[in-house]
Amino acid sequence: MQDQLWYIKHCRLFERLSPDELRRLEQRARIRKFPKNTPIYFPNEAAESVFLLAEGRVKLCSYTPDGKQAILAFIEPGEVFGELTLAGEAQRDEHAETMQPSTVVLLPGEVVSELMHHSPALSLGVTKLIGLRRKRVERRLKTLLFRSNRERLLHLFLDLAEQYGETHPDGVRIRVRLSHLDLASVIGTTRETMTLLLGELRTSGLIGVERHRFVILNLARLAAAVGMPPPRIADGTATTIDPTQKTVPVPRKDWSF
Amino acid sequence: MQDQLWYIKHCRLFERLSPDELRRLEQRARIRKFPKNTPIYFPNEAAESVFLLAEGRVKLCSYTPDGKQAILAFIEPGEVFGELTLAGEAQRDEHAETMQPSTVVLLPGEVVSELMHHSPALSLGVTKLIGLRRKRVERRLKTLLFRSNRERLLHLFLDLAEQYGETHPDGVRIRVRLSHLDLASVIGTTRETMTLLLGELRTSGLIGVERHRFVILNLARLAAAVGMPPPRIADGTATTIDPTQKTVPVPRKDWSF
DNA sequence: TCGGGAGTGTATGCTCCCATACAGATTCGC
DNA sequence: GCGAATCTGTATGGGAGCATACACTCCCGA
Repeated sequence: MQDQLWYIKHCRLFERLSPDELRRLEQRARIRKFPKNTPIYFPNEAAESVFLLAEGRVKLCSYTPDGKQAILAFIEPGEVFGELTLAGEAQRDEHAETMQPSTVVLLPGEVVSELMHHSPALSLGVTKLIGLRRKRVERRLKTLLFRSNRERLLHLFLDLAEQYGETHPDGVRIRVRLSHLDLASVIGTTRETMTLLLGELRTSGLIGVERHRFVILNLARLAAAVGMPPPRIADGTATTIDPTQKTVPVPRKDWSF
Repeated sequence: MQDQLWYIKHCRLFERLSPDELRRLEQRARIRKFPKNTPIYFPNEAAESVFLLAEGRVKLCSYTPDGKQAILAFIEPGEVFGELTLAGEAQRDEHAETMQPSTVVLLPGEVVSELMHHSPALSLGVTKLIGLRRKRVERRLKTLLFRSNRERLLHLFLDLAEQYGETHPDGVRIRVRLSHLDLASVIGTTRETMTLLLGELRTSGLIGVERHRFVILNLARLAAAVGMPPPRIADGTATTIDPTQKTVPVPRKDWSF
């Protein structure tokens, strides 16, 4: 695969690197393909690399002793994951698994760290990335404590709209395909309860449900129901980075780190 | 107060700065005292400064619409907070409040950012700090999803032992004073349920309870009960930074960032 | 194309935990 | 030192949500 340079060059995080630095990074990079539903790394594994998702979809998750899956985050093409390596993390403490057949670029942590040492811009970019995600987790923590499953789900839809929302004739459509079980695994409830809750929201006209697809029919009302301001919809439609057509992916709200 | 230089110099995060850089930082720093139970900053406030807690204790928290308090973190002397300013955070999104009469050093974000630009070591230190705390929040998220209040509390005690534990004739003592309401606000339950749970743990011989003080009588058994390895006890006893006696505070596990 | 697995819809008893209420104990502020 | 506020302990009804069970649909892969 010769395209790994292309993927790296078009990642916002590495944009400010000089051609020379890019080449150094590219030389040490490796590209790998993973089938659907396949682990990329495990907890307690040495955190040696940083990952850049080129194609497909990945989830970061962990498992409870009785086998339930807690989803920490979804990763889309153009996004970096496993970046805590750069903050001195020695071992992973979550699972990374593909949800679709995926292509991943592996960047050795030491190489990126070395580049950060000489590039304040890259260094700041990494700090911002880690900080942005921390903020996201903290916000999620707040929306879980003391809240009923119904409220949790409403908050989740707000987050999904902000991160993956696109405009749609009926309202705001969530760009990613998610099963009831997926949603349940994000807010920490059971699949059955999720089905029930989704039924309620549909009946009350807040959302439209097709198989694996959700449309928020009235974002303002949904936001008001949990006392939050409605989020902005960034509306990045094309997300797949496709080197054959050499289009720059539309930057999304989080800058496609 | 002329001692702010002393506080800054003895904070692990700024240790690697040159005398000249330290002086520049010190010149722009301001020191403030806050009484007990007093807000330091609010959500939506402009995130202009980074804070260094010199004395006292601070909690970071947010409130649900019905007035319940969710505690995100406790801050001890020698620790930095509000550091997301350095990752480009524009506005706070949590409350910071004193739990004890406290002394705080305010460092303008722009000054620290400027220093980071020229000091890779400081830059890395900030990234590690933000990353460490992110890891902590993510771990907490995992221990909240799908778990009963009892399990949440056991996990909480493990965390407390790791962060604030000190050896004690009967086991591991939690160094900080916490009310039942405080604990409830961390795991997202009610004060009454917390009282009940603590009673159960005491009866089953896992913990010893005095007013506001907790001793874990059998850390290994407690850890085993939730399927975790028992944490290491770092045992940093003296935590107050007292410029009058000019002692370096004992470094704790998290390096007293 | 056909079979199996994954996803969805629905019902039911039961358990955990919340809301509410109240009383005694302790500590803090004045 | 005294009153008030906070903290702790306990009881009770009711409700949210879990575990379990089962039928049906849709999709994917062989």
